[in-house]
Amino acid sequence: MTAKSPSNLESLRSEIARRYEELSPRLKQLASYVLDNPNDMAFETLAVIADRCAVQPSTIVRFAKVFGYRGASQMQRLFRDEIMSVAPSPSYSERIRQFQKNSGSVDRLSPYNVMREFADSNIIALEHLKETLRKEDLDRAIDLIQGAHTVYLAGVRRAFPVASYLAYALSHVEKRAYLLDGVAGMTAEQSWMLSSEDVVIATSFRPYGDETAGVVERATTNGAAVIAISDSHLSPIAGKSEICFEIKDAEVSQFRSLTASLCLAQTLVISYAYKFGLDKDRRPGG
Amino acid sequence: MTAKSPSNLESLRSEIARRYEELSPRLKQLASYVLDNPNDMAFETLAVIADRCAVQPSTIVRFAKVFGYRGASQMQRLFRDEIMSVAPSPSYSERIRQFQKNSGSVDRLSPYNVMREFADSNIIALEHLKETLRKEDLDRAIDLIQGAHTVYLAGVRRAFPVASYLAYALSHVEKRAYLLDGVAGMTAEQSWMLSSEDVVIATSFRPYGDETAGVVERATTNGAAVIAISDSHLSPIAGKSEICFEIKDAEVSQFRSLTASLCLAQTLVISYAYKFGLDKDRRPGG
DNA sequence: CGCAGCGTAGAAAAATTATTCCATTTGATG
DNA sequence: CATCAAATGGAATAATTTTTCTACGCTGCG
Repeated sequence: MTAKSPSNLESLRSEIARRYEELSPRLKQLASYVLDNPNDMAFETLAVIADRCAVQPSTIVRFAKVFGYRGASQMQRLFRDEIMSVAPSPSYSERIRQFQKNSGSVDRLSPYNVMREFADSNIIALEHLKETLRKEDLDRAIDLIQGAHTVYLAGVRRAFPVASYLAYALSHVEKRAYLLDGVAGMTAEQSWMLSSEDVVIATSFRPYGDETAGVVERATTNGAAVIAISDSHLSPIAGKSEICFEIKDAEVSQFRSLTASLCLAQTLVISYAYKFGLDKDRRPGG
Repeated sequence: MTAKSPSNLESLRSEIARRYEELSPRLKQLASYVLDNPNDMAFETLAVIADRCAVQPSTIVRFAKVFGYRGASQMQRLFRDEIMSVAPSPSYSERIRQFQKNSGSVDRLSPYNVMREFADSNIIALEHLKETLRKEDLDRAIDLIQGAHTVYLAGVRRAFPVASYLAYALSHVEKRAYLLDGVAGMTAEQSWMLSSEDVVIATSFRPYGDETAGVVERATTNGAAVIAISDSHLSPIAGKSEICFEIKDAEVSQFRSLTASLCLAQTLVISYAYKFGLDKDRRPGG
């Protein structure tokens, strides 16, 4: 039983996180439930909470004591207070006033609102992807990947996360994947390896990078097939590719997202894994 | 004891209002308190409520019976349920499970359907992000970034795209950013540079990489602040961080997405740019 | 003025809920 | 493999909370 007990939910949460590793198994189990279900902690009785996370009621009391409280009840108070302060529903008039304050002089540029705008834009982009992505393109792409000896991934700057993600994910579904990362300025040397047995997945967005275009060039010369992920069928890499996925990613004040592109990347990898019967256990766990 | 009891807060409120005049003095007194202080009704014990409106506990029981309930406890449940449904409960896993159950067994594994499932899951994840991301955390994170001499980015495997994206984007809004990429096995050497003037943004998801944990360890030793992006407040990097963003990314058949994490990354970068007045033209065009 | 009927306060009883305690299990260590 | 400390489950107990019950007081009316 230690000293001071956290006196607000926020500090309790971080205290739980900080000391998580030193907790016993049952207390860990409870800890993660506590962090995930604050509502239950606020409203339910110990018996109910205990039942929901498969623990004895006494365990909850012990947990509370470990964090410096006299008992579970005292700890519960924190959760209730938190909800009290967050859910300001003292009365209708009060609530309305609160609401108007929030939506009134909204600072569109506040971080919170920026986040909301991004999230909304990304959602729209995903819906667009659902509508426009062509079944046949997907099928062909997956067959190409399947047939390849090695899949090479190309992409620089904003496209680099897409390429690196594909490299990571493909390896995890047991597809030979090689990221053309250009370390030590060896892009040319790396792409020299491309052969007609291989496939390149090249990702490139405006302003299109020369490096990626170069890789595609080399791929065509060497007879490797190219799958392009780009923002336009008119991009330099689109013309030379077997398949070109045109992805319209979200944009907030000239700042583009990668959501839709990554969603496509995931789809390619997982579909490949499904189609060619990868052992379930070997799939990437995250 | 009358007939049916109102089964939601709204109808109880109007029922109280409707019958207000015919109530006895004490019950009137209680009635107005009930309408004005729903929070108390939800959280406090009868003794406390009774005390606050100068009434006997038994009066509350009588009140409840007048409105058709078996006892005061039953009536209290209404108030709790109301708060539960209004307060954003982190029922993310619940929602995902619901969603996946809905997607029928009809050829679920065709690439096209995989794509749709990914897109939908990502949309849910983004909506969850909107609900749970805390304003204050964002603000604090952006201040930390602003105050830093250099921002270091750590993240391996699945988290690597997030780290590399942040490095790219921060550079484009003119923030000194350094990606701890571990090329040539120099992670330790790279993180040696960290000083108390710097900030580390560490991204790590289960199964947590040792490398990232090591960087965080070194950061704390050297006095650098840590901003964590992780899937749990209980992850090894969460405990040592100033701020921990808990991101629940989409998951389709054990395969996790990065959508929500990247959305957060974008938000951090763009909000930073807005807040500290970057020249519009210099923003990344995509 | 006295009696009936409702409303109320407060104490007592019942029910529920939280906490303690101890026997048993688990896991680590020599 | 024995031993010990820590952790755990679960029943026993304690505390709290809700509900019931009864006696009292007020009000209106004969």
